[in-house]
This record gives sequence, C-alpha cells and structure tokens, in this order.
Amino acid sequence: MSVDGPRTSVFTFQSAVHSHHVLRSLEELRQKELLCDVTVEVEHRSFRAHSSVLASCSDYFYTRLTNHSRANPTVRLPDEVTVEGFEPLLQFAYTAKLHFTKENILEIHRCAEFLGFQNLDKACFEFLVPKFSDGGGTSKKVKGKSKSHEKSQSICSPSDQNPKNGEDRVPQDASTVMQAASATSSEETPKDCPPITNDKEMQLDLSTLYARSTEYHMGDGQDQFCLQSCGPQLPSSSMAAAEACPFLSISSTGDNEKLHSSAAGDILAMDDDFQKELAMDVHCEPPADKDLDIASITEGHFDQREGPLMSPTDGSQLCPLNSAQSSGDLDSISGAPDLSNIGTDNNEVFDSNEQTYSELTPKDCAAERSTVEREVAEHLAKGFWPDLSSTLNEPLPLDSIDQSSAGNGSDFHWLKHLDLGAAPDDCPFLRDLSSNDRQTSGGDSLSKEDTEDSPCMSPINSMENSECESDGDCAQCSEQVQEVDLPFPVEQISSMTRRAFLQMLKREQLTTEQLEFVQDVRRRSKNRMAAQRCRKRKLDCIYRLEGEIKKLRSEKEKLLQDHNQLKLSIEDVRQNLSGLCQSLSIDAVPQSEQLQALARYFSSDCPTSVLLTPMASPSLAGPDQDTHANSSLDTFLAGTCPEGDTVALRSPTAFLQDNVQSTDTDPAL
DNA sequence: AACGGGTGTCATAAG
DNA sequence: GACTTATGACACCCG
Repeated sequence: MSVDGPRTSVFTFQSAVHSHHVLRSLEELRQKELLCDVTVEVEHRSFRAHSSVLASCSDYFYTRLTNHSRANPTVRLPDEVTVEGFEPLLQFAYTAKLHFTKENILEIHRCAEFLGFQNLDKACFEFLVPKFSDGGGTSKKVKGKSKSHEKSQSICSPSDQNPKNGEDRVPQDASTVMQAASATSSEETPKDCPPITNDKEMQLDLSTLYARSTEYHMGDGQDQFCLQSCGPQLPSSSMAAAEACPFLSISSTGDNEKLHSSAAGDILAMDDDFQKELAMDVHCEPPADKDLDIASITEGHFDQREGPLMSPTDGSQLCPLNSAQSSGDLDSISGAPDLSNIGTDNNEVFDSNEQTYSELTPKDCAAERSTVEREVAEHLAKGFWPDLSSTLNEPLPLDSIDQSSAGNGSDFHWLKHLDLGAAPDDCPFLRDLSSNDRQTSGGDSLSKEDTEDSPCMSPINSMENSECESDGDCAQCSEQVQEVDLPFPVEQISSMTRRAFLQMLKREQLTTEQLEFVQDVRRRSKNRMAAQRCRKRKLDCIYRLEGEIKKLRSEKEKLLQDHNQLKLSIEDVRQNLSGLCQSLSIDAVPQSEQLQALARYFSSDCPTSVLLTPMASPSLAGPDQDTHANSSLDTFLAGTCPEGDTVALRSPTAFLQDNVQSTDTDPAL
C-alpha cells in the first residue's frame, strides 16, 4: 500500500560556472602572485602558489602544508621532482588542464605519482604513457607540415601540440599557442576550443568533445593534440562548451526517481516543453532534444528533486567526460551565446541526422579522425562502458558497472549512478565514431539522442517504458513494420519527443502508408502508457483510500473503547451517589418517597456530563448535621457541576420538589 | 464455462 | 487546429 503524501518539489539552482570562475581567479592570482602563501622550490626554480590549491590537488602537498605551522612556508621538493614534470602539474592544479607532450609525459607522470596528484593516474597516464612511450604505437595520422622539432608543450587549450611519431613534430611553443589563442578567442570559451587545422595533419582533438561548441580556433596548420581531462573527478577547468557533456542533460535524479536533474544551466534557454515539465512537476524527463541538451549545458543548473533524488552535483559528476563536473561546473558556457541560439532553432541546426551538430562542428573536425584519436576515444569510453563493442546498443547492467569500476578502484564509483542505457551513444567520444564505424541508420543514433529515457524519468514512466507491448502486439507490430519497411526502429517512435519525431518524419520522407503506421504506433503507444499511468493512479488512490479506511476504523475502535470506559465510570458514579443518598436518608429524611425519587433522578434524569465531572470531595452533611442534609446535597451537586454544565442540571432538591408530595420535609425542600 | 485481473485500444474531454 | 494527457468503456487474454 502506498499512501503518498503531497509531493514537494525542491528546485536547486547550481551555477555551472562558479567553481570555474573561482579556479580561474585563483590562477590569475597566482600569475600575479597575489595571496600566494607558499613557495615551491623545484630544482632551482621557485613557484609561488596557494597552499590550499596545492593541498587540494596533491597528497604530497596536503601532507606537507597541513603539517606546516609556519606562515608562507617554502616547500622544497626533492630531486625526484623536476621542473619539467612539476610545472604542467601546477598548471593543471589551477586550470584542470594538463599540457603535455610525448617527451614530457613520462616526467609528468613520475612527478604526479610522487606528488600524489589526484585524478590523473588512471584517467590519463595509465593509457597515455604506454601509448606514447611505445613510439606512438598505432597508426597515427601523420601528415605534416611541422616547422620545427623543438620541445614544445602541448597546450590542451587553446591550441594543442600534437604528439606525433617523432618526426613531423609540430613546432609550437606554448607561449605561441597562448598568444594565438588569445588573439583568436574570447576570454571564456574560444581559447578552450581546439584549433582546427586546415590541412590533413594529425589532429587528435576528440572533436566530439567540442561538438557543441560553436567557436573553434582556426588553426595555423600545426599539429594539435588535445586530450581534455575526462575523469569524473578532475577539477574544473576553463574548458569551454567543448567540455559540455551531453550527459548533463540526462543526468538526474534520483532517486528516485527522476532527477531529476536536468542540468539546465540557463533556464531561459531551455526548451519550452522542458520548462513546462519543470514547472508542472510532472516528469523529470531529460531534455531529449538536442537543443535541450545544448541548453542544458549552459551555465547553471536547474535541478528538480523529488525524494532522494540525485543532487545536481551528482548529476554533473555523472558525466565521465566532463572534467568540469566534479566541481559542479560547466565551464563554458557562460560565454557561449551561440549555444542558446542553437537551442532556439533546432530545425536549422539539427536538420540532418548524420550531421548532428554539424553546423556546430567544423567539418574538418569530424571528418578526419586518426586511429590514435579513435583509440584514445574508445579507451576513454571503455573506461566508462566496458565491453563497449558488444553492448554498444544495449544498456549495461549496473552489475557490470560495478565490476568494471572495481577494476579501477573507486575511480568510477560514480558510474553506478549513470544511466547506461543511453550512454554509449551519448558519449561524445563515441557518438561520431560510432556513426563512422557502424553502418547504422541515421535514425539509430538520432533516436538514441532523442530518446526520453533517462535516469530522470519518473518511476511511472520508466515502468511504463519498460513494459513492452504484449507479445501479440509485438508480433503484429513487427509484421507491420516489415510491411511498411520503416527505416528506423519502431521502438523509438513512441520514445521520441514530438520535435524529434517530426524531424525524423521530415527527414525520412516516409510514404503515406509508413506515415500512417508510424503515427498510429505513436498514438497507441502514448495512449497505452497513459492508460498505465491512469491505472496506476487508480490503484494508488485505492490504496490510499484503504489506508484512510483503516485509519478511520482504528479511530472508531478507540472511540468505542473510550465510550465503554465512560460507561463504567458512569456506573461507578451512580453507585457512589446511591450510597450517598442512602447515608443521607438515614438521619435526615427517611422518607421512602424521597429516596425513590432520588433514585429515579440519578438513574435517568441527571445529565451524565454532570455526573462525570470529577468528584470533588463534597461537604456532605454528616450524621450529626442532619438538619441540612438536603441543602448539603444541593451544595454537593452544585460543586460537582461545572458552571457551564449546570444548565441541564435539575438538582435533587428541585427534583424532589417536583416529584414528591411531601408535607413534612425540610423547608429547604 | 464462468469469473476476475491485467492490458491494449478507442473515444472523448480537457488543457 | 494539432497535439498530449487523462479517463471511461470495451474487448481480449490468461490463470
């Protein structure tokens, strides 16, 4: 039985840019050497920094600095730590970006291990180090017009060096990159986007990461390599909309149900329907449309909780690909006005399935993917979806997640909260890759993205969606599907949003027969789910009413018990009064008629409310006060009756006067 | 075979 | 006006 109380919706606004701003401000402070309270000496160089930042990123510094009582301490690092390895780590601590090259990755890794830099080992080095240490391994696409081979630091953002196979290295100095970035980008987003090379040089940009960014740096033709940190626990960085993870839009809640939480930063940019849903507190479905996704990654976080829902922070942390989420941030985004524009006209932007986000993604970015890029992407994705190849289209059971995460320690504990049903295709690493690899129809990926299934989904909906049509219906439906030869899975018809549905119809150019069939399927499916919801509500209502009935019955029982108890009390009072009357009759008025009248009085006429009042010790006339026995009885009765209850009281005296014809009684009677 | 529960579908009203 | 949702009514299936 479920007796649901009134639902209370709690909305939480979470800024997606706050922590990023904080981090960036700290970086600015560090560059200006303001408020720096610690000096780190590495080899023969000194770095000013903030102890809190270092301690929060490094176990080593945590230990050293928290045990340091002196103000403005100087931490001299041992010889194991080199400038080459430490400087990128320090940069990482303040920017969440790790700039590395093939040449210094090992050194960075060594220093990171020594210093206990969190969030780097498993998320980055375990794969990258062997990748680069074995000479580049697989077939990197190396074309190049590199200008020099000088040692350079890879700059994730704004432009990134490309670790290539020895030769053809990109001659790019970090400062050069920075300058180029600052020249071509705004403060917020553009500099975080990977440059787009205009030639066929190797470019490991994981373009899907940036697919939603509308701003790209047009590269200078140099090789670029950017591996945005994608660990779930990585600190916020100044990554731009590129880091915006599609999962944010489907992350949720909770528990319950439905998180609930749709990471919709800028509520104003949200889809009207989704805003409506939020306002109505009806569903917690994710913004399934792409424009919603994009809207949802704008700054801020609107979270609707109901019950033990996942917090918006949790939701953001679910994103395995968004390093900004560990701090609850989506960087980006604040400065990406184009994103909101995207959400406003999805027909323009998302007209083509194959070209999902194509308008947003530079063609070069998506078109050319090196094998290394693919490997890195798949590795990173597999880190989150093990056995990806076999289950690309199937939701992974949570058990498998647990197992997979167990292998990586606690690194992926947060995956338990992830809805993996839609995960692989929603993985920005794999979305485009899979579209290249799998010859799936466009509807596949689209519908995956458009599907409304998500952890945010209400229990009702999730239950309903899990309930497939009956076997007969399925068989019949499959036959009809074969007849009409739909170019997309029929299962997705009902799960798509209307907008996506219309887009698909527009795109697929269905015949009249197909159109009718599809619309019929969608209508019946919607109605089926509505009927299920309706029946569930009915049952809930019945259960609730049954609970109320039980409650009322118990109350009735209790009242009956009270009633019986009061009856007993009445009987006691009667007996007491009878005894009292008898004692009075002995000395004062031993007239049988009076006694009988008194007996009648107490047995019938006297209001129980009077008799039930607390029996104050009456000042009854004793045997020696026989002359005023009756008046004492009046006094007693008056004293036992509250003032308000005396209205209905007929005193024994008056009663006797009315009922007893006596001539020899006391004058008081 | 009758019966009750579950479910899908249709029709309709309301938003 | 198209669409979604809720709901009553009906039919069907199944145990």
